[in-house]
Amino acid sequence: MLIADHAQVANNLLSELPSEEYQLLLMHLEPVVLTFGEVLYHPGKAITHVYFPTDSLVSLLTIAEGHQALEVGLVGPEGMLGIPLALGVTQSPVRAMVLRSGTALRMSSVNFLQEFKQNELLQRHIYQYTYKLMAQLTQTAACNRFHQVEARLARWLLMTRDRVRSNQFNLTQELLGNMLGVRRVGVTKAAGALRDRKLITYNRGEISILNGDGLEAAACECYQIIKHMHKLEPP
Amino acid sequence: MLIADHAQVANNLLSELPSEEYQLLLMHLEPVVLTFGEVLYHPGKAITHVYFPTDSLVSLLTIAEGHQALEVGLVGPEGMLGIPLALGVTQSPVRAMVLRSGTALRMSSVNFLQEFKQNELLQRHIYQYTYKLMAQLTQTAACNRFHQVEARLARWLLMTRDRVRSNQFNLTQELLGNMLGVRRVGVTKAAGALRDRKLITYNRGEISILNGDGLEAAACECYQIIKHMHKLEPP
DNA sequence: AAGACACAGTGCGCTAACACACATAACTCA
DNA sequence: TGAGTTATGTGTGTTAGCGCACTGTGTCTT
Repeated sequence: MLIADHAQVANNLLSELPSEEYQLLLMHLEPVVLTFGEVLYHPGKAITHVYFPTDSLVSLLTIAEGHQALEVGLVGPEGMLGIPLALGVTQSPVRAMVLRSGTALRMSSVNFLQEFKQNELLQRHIYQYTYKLMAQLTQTAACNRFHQVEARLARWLLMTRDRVRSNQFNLTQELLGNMLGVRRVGVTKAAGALRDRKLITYNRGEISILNGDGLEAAACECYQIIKHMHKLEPP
Repeated sequence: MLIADHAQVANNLLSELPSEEYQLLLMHLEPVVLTFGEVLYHPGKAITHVYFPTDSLVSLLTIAEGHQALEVGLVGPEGMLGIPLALGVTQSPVRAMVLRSGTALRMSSVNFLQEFKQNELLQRHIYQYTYKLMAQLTQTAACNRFHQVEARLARWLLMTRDRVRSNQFNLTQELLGNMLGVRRVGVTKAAGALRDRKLITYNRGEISILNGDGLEAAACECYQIIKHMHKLEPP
């Protein structure tokens, strides 16, 4: 029964822990609902809580001088928010914004630091996730530099699908432009091309993937690379 | 006398340690000369040693599918190479290439892991540097996406100057193109513009900064942002 | 039913950077 | 001294994405 509960956690970082360890953590974990558009962290500001998404999706964004945003990372049930705490820093370098409403487990920074210090297994998992996040950052950097909007959009849709575990989700082209670091019109054009090829369909912010394989073919190889990385063998 | 020695280490991560701790580490640290062009890490391959540059400079590069490279980080005496080990991963996600010949202190991965596990202060420093490196990654990502070649080139030259602590260094435009993720010709044009404005001068791979202030004005604000970050207060 | 609003589509001129190709210029070494 | 190599400069045409401005078209509100 404990195990059943445990399986329902649906956050990988937590569900990989042995049941007893998880039970201990649970005392400080609080289930919360994250709603679309909510900003969990502001760049340069203190991190008050860490979050373990269970079925929500959060975007990590840098904001360039103007007010053009660019996504550098995407965090769903495979990860967590608040990595800087594990590195001994209390402020966030990025904006963290909720892209898809859903649930998460959260813990205050104070409690997290205390648990983290004592729980070696948790440390192992989180540090390894930190590595993956860094690798994702570098891959995204190259992708944003070299690949065309259409391929990046395809990659992004696939990554989102994998994390929300659904072929359908809500997002306006305006928002997508912020993720990809292009104008809304650029998204309109790229999305139109994908739609013409019957790979996706969309309507007023509701996007559906019609042909996942086709979309993979349209995406840059960054998609596969990031996907593989998340299957990294523990050392 | 120990303190004098200690000050000469000239790698910040090490020199910030108390003398006794440093002496302990020194037993496993081996001074090496890194020569220009040397590749310390290959993407996906095992990390055999960690390096603490003292007066050398190393570039972290991702390689996109074609064979276009892109720099995501720059490591000099303010940092170290081999961060993945601190995160429990033994392979490097990037290529690490020596940009400026010089000295470094190195340690085998095995020894490093052993020392690292026991030395809490070292952990603190290294994790904090990891944070800075992540922040640098995200900043670079946005910079590479939004800013023009000329501004990026100026930023790059300034960052290099700060790390090699000299206004003069060697690098061909071909190499610079790899750092910035543009063609060699793009560098020629941007560098020509900076030269016309008497901010720099160069000749067959030998670059000199003539007017640092002017160059700062020509650079994007990313330069200041990354510079500030490295003065981050310990938590 | 009428307006207000949010989302998506289109058109036009512009520019940074690209691809490709060729031209110097300097340095190296036989 | 001359041939090969490395580093840099130039030139032409192309293109992806930009800025800006305007047009549908559903949806929500009152």
